[in-house]
Amino acid sequence: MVKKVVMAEPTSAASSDLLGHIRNSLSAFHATELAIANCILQDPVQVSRMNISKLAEHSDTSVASVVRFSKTVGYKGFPEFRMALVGEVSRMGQIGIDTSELDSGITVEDSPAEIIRKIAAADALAIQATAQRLDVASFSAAVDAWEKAKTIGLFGVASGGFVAMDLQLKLNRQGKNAIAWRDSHNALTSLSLLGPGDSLVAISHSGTTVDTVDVMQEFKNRGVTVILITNALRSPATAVADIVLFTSARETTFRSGATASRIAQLTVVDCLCVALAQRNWSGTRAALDESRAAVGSRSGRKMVEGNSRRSDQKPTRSRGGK
Amino acid sequence: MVKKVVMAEPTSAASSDLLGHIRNSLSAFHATELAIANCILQDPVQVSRMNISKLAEHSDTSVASVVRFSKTVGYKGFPEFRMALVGEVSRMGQIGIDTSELDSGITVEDSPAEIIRKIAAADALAIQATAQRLDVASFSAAVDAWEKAKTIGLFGVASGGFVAMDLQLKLNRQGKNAIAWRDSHNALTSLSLLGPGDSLVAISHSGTTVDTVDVMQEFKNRGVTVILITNALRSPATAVADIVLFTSARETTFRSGATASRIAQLTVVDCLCVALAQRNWSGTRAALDESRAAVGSRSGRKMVEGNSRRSDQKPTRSRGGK
DNA sequence: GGTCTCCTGAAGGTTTTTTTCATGTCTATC
DNA sequence: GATAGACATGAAAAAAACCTTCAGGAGACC
Repeated sequence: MVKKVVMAEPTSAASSDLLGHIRNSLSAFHATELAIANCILQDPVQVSRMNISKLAEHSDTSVASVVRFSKTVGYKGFPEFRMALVGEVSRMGQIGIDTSELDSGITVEDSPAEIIRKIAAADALAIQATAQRLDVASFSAAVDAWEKAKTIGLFGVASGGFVAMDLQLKLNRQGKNAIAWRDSHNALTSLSLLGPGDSLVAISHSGTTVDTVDVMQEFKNRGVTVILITNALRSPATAVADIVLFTSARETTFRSGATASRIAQLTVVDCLCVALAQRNWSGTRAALDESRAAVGSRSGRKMVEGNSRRSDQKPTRSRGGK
Repeated sequence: MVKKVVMAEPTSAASSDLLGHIRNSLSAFHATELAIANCILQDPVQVSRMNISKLAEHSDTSVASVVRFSKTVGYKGFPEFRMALVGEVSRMGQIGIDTSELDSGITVEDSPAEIIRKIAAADALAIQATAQRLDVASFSAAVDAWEKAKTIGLFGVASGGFVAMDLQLKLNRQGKNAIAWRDSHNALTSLSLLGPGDSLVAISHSGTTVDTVDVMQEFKNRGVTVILITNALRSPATAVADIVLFTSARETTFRSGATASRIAQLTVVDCLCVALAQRNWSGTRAALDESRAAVGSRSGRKMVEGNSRRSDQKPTRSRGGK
C-alpha cells in the first residue's frame, strides 16, 4: 500500500532543498512525473507562479498527475508544494544579482521591467559597494571634523549641488550651522564664513571639476578642513582634500552614470549625519543617563523611545503620515 | 475621471520587503485592514500557512476584507499575497535577522562601521523593494505621458524638491522641456505653462503635504496628466493623481526616514528617464537595429506565456524573466 | 496470450477564493 | 442640526482552484 519510497519529511515547508530533492529522485519517477519534474527544474520561478492547471498543461499532463506528484514528493497537496517551491525560489533569488549583467547595460530591446530591474540592481550595488569600501577611519575623521566645526560649508555643482543642499537641510535640522553653495563664485564670496576648525564638504563625482578644486583649495588655504566625497580614486580633487570618502558606483552604458553615484553620495552623507546625530544624542543623553542611574532604575540599553529633543524623530509607534 | 493605474506588480514572488511595506502603511489602513496587518506582523510564519478564512477568523474580520487587504497592499488576490508572504518568511528564516534588525534602528552604542552597514542595508533594501513592487503598467503609462508631453512640470517641497530639480536636469539633458518648482506659489503662478497633454510629476514621500496636493489638483483641473511618486499607499495625493508610482522605503528609527525614500525616488526617476531615452533612442536607432537584425544576430530570448488570468488589467508587457 | 498491476486522464465533487450587494457609519455640506 | 454622499464592512452567491473517484490502457509477469 505504500506508494513510494521517495519522501522527505512530510509538510516541512521550511528549509529543505526541494529542487535538489526532485533532481535526486528523477530516476524514481514515472513518465508523467518526469515531465512535471523537468518542467519544474527547468524554470522553477515560472512554475512557482502557475496554478495547477497551468502546470498540467505546460507539462502535457493532467491536473490529477500534478496532484499526485505533489504528494509523491512529500506534500499534502499542490498548494503545499507550491508554497514550498515559492519559498525555495525566493531564497535562491535572494542570493544573486548577477553583476555580469550590469556591465552589458541597457539595450533597446529591454522591456520596462528589465530597465527597472537593471537600474535598481546597479543602484543597490553602488550602495553596498560604497558601504563596503568606505574607510571607517576617514569616516570617523569626517564626523570629528563636523562635530568640531562651528559652521560647515557644502559645495557641489550640478547634481552634486543637490546633494549639498540636501545635506544642508539635514544638518540644519540637527541644529548644525551649514551652508550649501552651488557655484564657485558664491562660495568664494562667502569665503570668510569658514575659518580654521571649520569644515568644507565638496561633492564631486569625477573629482575633476575645476570649480570644485578651486573652491577646495581656497578654503584649505584658510585652514578649513576639506572633506571630499568622490567616486574617482585619484584626481585633482583628492590631492587637495584632507579627508576623502569614496563612493563606488560603477558606470554603465546608456545612462548619465552619475545617478548611481549620486545615490551613493546620499547614502554616505546620510551615514555621516546619523553618526553626528548619534554623538550629539549620546552627549545630551549622558546627563540624563547619569541622573537616571542615580535614581537606580537603570535597565534598558535601548535608546529608542522618548526624549526627542529637537530631533526630527517621530515617536516609534506612530509611523507614516505626518 | 477614470480608473487609476495603481498598485504593484502582480505575481512578484521574489524579493520585496513586504513586511516592511505593511508596517510602513499601518497608518494608512482602516480598522479591519489594521487588524489584519497586525495579525500578519505579529506572526508572519503562522499566517503564511493559513488559508483565507482562517486568517479572516483569526483577525476577527471577514474573508472579503482579507481579499481587499491583499489587493490594497498590491497583489491580485489572496493567493498572490500569501505566496509573497511565504517567500518573505522563507528568506527571513534563511538569513536570520536581517530586516528585523532594521527596525531596531541605530543605537547609541553602534560603532561607525555598524551605522554604515545598517543605513546602507536600509537604503539598498529600499531600492530593491521599490523596484520589485513598482507597477510596470503605471511605469509605462508615465513614460507614455512624458513622451507625449510638450512640457513636463516637476514639483516637490523640501528634499522632494531636490529630486525634482535633479529630474529637471536629466530631462533637459535629453532635450525634453521640464521645469521644477519647489514651492506652490511659484508653481501655481506658472500654471499656464502646462496644458492638456502635458504632464506634472509630484514628489511627496508622505503624500499629505497640503501644498503638493493643491498644486496637483490645480494642474489636474487644467487637464494635465498628474504623476505622483510617493511612499504612502493611500493619501490625499494618491486620490488626486492619475498615475501613482510607489516607492517602498521602510521607516527606521533615528533617522528622518526620508532618506531611503529619497533614494528610492531617485531610482524611480532614473528608470523613467532611461526608459524615455530608450524610446527616443530606439527611434533614431531603428535603422541600425533593423540592419543588425538582417544580419541575423538577434538572439530571441522571449519569455513565453502571456500570463493571462482574467484580465482586469492592461496587458502589461510580459515580465522580464527571472 | 492472458491476467494482473499500476499509471493515467476525465469527470464530478469539495474546498477555497472572489465578486456582488445590502447595510451601517462617518463626513461634508447646506 | 439634518441630509446626502461616500465609503468601509460582512454575508452570500458566483467563480475558480483543487482533490477524489473511476474507468481505460500500457506494460510486466506468469
